[in-house]
Amino acid sequence: MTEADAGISETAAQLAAVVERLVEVLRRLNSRDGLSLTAASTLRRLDRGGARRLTDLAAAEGVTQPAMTQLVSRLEREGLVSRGGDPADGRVVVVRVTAPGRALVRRRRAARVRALSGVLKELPLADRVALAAAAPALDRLADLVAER
Amino acid sequence: MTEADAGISETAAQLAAVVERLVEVLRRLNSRDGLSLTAASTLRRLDRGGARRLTDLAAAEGVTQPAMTQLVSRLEREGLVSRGGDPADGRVVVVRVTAPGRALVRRRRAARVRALSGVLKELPLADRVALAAAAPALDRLADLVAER
DNA sequence: TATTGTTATACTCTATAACTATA
DNA sequence: TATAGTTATAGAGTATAACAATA
Repeated sequence: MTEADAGISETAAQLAAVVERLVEVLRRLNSRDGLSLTAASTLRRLDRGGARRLTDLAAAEGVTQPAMTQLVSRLEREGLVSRGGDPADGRVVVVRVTAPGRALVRRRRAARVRALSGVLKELPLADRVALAAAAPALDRLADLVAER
Repeated sequence: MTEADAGISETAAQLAAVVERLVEVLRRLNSRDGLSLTAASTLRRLDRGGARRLTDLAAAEGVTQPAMTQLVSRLEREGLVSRGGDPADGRVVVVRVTAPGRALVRRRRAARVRALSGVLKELPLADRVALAAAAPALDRLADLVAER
């Protein structure tokens, strides 16, 4: 085993433990704010990418078509998205985020950044520097995991 | 606004976006392996800390007592934990992880480390260095968030 | 009376299978 | 026949309220 391999295994073990903790923490923060992970992700996707067909949404979020039908129904009932038809194809349902939906996405994002800012302030400067330096690497890590 | 404050806000925004992506990725990896976040966390806790009373488990995992009763029943049905009594207090239920439960915890941990190692290998060295350097900071970040 | 745990009930979220409507 | 979406049904996972048993 080379030096580089040893470094990778150690880093992997450290990161796995850290990710485990972060997920546990996030599970609890998330459970109390009324929007499931998939619901929040779907709203963000519609906000970022515009209107989408229900089938496309289901595929993009990695859930089945019936699950997306139900999720869209719940979001519609809460006024966060709207259903529309496609004039060119009578079978299609086009989903759009509403103004209140967009507002919710923005509110949640701002709240997350605010909460994270508050926590970062309590960390030593060296930690904040390390985190800032690692953010792009974490993003590329997410790219690679998402590819699989 | 000082330089340091600006750095915190930027880092917070970057990290919030990264965390959002990581959670989305983890949601999908998790949904296909048959054990909920709470179930996995409960097994790990029992593996790490030994037998616990049902009420303690519920508090530690941040769920209600009835929810933990159900979770323990499901885990018991699958042979991953066992229920026992406390001779000193007839009301108490003591939960223990079984040998198959421990084996599952180890298998899942090894699989996570293996998967993460595979991904890290594809990242440039500079990214791996940045991630290794940030791991302790992420752990302290988790400490602070967990406190709240 | 207080604590420990379970049962009853309801809602979200997910899946698969069966169905309807359109192409 | 194939595709888009819904409905039917079932199970995990969560909560609150009501209950039983023990301290």
